[in-house]
Amino acid sequence: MPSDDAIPSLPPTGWAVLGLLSFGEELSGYDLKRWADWSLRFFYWSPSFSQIYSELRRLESNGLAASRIETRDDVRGKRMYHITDEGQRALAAWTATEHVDPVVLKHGVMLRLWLGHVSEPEHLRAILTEHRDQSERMRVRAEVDREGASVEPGWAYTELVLRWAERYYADERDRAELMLSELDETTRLFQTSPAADSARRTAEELRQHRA
Amino acid sequence: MPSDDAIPSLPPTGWAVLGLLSFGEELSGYDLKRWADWSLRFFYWSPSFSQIYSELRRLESNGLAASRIETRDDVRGKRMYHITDEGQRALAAWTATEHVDPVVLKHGVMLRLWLGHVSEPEHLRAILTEHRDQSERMRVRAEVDREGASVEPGWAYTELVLRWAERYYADERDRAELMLSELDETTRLFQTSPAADSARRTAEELRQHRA
DNA sequence: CCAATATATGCCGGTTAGGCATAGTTCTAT
DNA sequence: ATAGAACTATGCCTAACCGGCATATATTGG
Repeated sequence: MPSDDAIPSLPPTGWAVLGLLSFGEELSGYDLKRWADWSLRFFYWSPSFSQIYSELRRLESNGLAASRIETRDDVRGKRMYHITDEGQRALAAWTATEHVDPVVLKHGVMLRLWLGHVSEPEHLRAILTEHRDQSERMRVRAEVDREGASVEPGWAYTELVLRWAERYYADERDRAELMLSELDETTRLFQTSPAADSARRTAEELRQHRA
Repeated sequence: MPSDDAIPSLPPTGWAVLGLLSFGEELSGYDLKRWADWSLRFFYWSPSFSQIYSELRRLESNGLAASRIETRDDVRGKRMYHITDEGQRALAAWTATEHVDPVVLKHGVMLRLWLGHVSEPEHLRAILTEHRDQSERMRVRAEVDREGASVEPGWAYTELVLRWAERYYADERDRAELMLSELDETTRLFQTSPAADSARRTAEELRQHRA
């Protein structure tokens, strides 16, 4: 099908996969997943294998990507994808649309903290400590990958975004640390609440029950 | 079915909805959505209406929540849900489990920036500016809601988490501002790349084409 | 040389979001 | 006073999406 001016309708993940291809290399589905874990993951989750493979099939059926089967020796082949001219155009058109969908944040750690009224304070502390350390590990990974990206001026925007990610995880780490310092005071305050008893009791009962 | 010690298997959203009920009030599905927009949203997306209603049905079928139909005047009724003792126990047991699922972040703004090599620099600047302002608006809302939560010591953990959210959106705003200051340098650097031409050309062509 | 790990792809079931439909209710502005 | 807008309240359907599982072959290290 020839290029028409309308931007094809794709889910965000579809654009992300096409974006991965837009750097110009010919990649297999497996390569794309690793690529995604390398860069995309720090700010846009990382699509699952199954998602990547099905998006690739859709991109190809829309003419935004094309593939060829690379056979080495004899039988075993892998499918290598590359972006088409139409794909480049579509991607540019998509990025030029004004609408940017809102940031999705699902923060399991904060969900647990928010349910502090049914938890043990020590457990909250443990979760937060773990999250702080995890954030620092992510920061370091972003830093390493950013340094990797800085060798090539064609990756200037990747480098920019990874610098952002480095700060993101540093901030995340610092907020966890700060929250740790506020936790005791919160627990104390909560226990002055008359309603605290019942919830507290339930958690206590559970512990007895499981022991 | 009677309480067994095993924690029932629920998706995170199910626990979040049960968590909303765990504050002790009797609420309709609609109330829950508003409640979620008021607190949950700042750190854990906000489940859609359909999701909330179907989770409520599941919670009830699992015995973790119960409902009664409130009729006013005559016919029109709404279903009011409350948490059961078993629900309280299950929630406490769930929060006490080690595993916390990883933070999900899907940052559409950074996705666009990452694709800077197919975009117009002015457009990137516009997106980023908008995001900075949006973050500040979210910060203010979190601040307002935190102040609302501070009146009741039973909401101490909600207040704690909303304080975190306030900082989160302030940090988000500041990172956007910082990135704005780095954008020109990145664009300049990118244009020194020999590969920049082709991508740039594609975007240019598109603009001509649409004009 | 065998085991472990990596490459490579796909299916399936369950979770989730978002749009749409519906219907009664309360508020608001002319 | 009343039309229309906005809010309350619930549910259905489609498409998106993840994670687990299954299945190969390929490479690497002990």
